[in-house]
Amino acid sequence: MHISTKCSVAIHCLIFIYEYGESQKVTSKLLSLSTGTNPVTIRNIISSLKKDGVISVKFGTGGATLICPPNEITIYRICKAIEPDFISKLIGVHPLPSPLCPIGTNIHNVLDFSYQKIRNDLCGSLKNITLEDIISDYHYIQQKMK
Amino acid sequence: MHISTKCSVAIHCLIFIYEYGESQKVTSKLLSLSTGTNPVTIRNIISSLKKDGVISVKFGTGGATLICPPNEITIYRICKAIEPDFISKLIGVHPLPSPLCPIGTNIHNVLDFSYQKIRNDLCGSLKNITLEDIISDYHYIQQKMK
DNA sequence: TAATGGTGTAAAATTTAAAATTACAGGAGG
DNA sequence: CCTCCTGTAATTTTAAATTTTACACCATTA
Repeated sequence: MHISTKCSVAIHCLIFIYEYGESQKVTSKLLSLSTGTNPVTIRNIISSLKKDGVISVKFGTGGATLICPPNEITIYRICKAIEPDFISKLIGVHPLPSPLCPIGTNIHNVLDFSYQKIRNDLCGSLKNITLEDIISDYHYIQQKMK
Repeated sequence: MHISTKCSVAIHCLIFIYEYGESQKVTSKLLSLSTGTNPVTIRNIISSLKKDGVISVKFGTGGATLICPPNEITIYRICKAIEPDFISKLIGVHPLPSPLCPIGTNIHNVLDFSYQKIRNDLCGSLKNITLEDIISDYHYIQQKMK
């Protein structure tokens, strides 16, 4: 498993909503076209972000808007919203070591020491980057393209 | 994708080889039983570690031994040996954003800024932990179990 | 007030990736 | 020369992720 491409789709959507959410109705169909991802997948992602208080979706008529300042939206938060236990899925351990072997018996506990460190580091790393940073990268690149 | 369970299998094997490689013939069958993983998968992992100079396997008759000090074997090195581009696979981006949308056009470049940071952090984190650390965790746990 | 365009989910089908299995050639040592 | 082991390739199986299909429900508007 990897940090699901759902995460990059979510970021894509959030940039889109940030840029266009005020001026036009950003629907799952529109986001689906922009990201190249199925509308249902988009709706699931949007739904998770909504539950997390990052965006709001107009009832009935549709359209998403940001309701949280971009500097409070970290990549960690996005991943967590979409897939609550992404971090434990990210670094997996073989499931069936032999209970008859002293190493097999203990390998899970042994690896937990190190893997927990790695997971913590990674969380820190993901918390260090916000949507604000990414939007600013986007504007920078857009500028350069002109 | 995630950090493959192959990595944890590899660590398991290396601990096993460290502990028993001198006193008995550690074959892929034995490792297969201890890890609960198919012998061919084990042989592939062992083969990668061999190419990386971490272990050596007796020709014809079989049996693996460590040929590298455990403090020089980082988790990063193990992952890299087993799957050379694991790091780029770990954090993926949706493959087909629309080229007709300014965000779709640039999303890959935009995310590269942030994702590269995350990848570098993760590599650092994985380089910080060596087989020596893990073996010492193993001995610690083994002691406690008595 | 019925038609339109949108959301939210569930369930099923498809696709893709990971792992296991099967198969076999080739070396070392008894 | 028989047995045990490695190294790899090819195939099959399994499991996970995505997409597709389906449909109930809400607002707006013609």
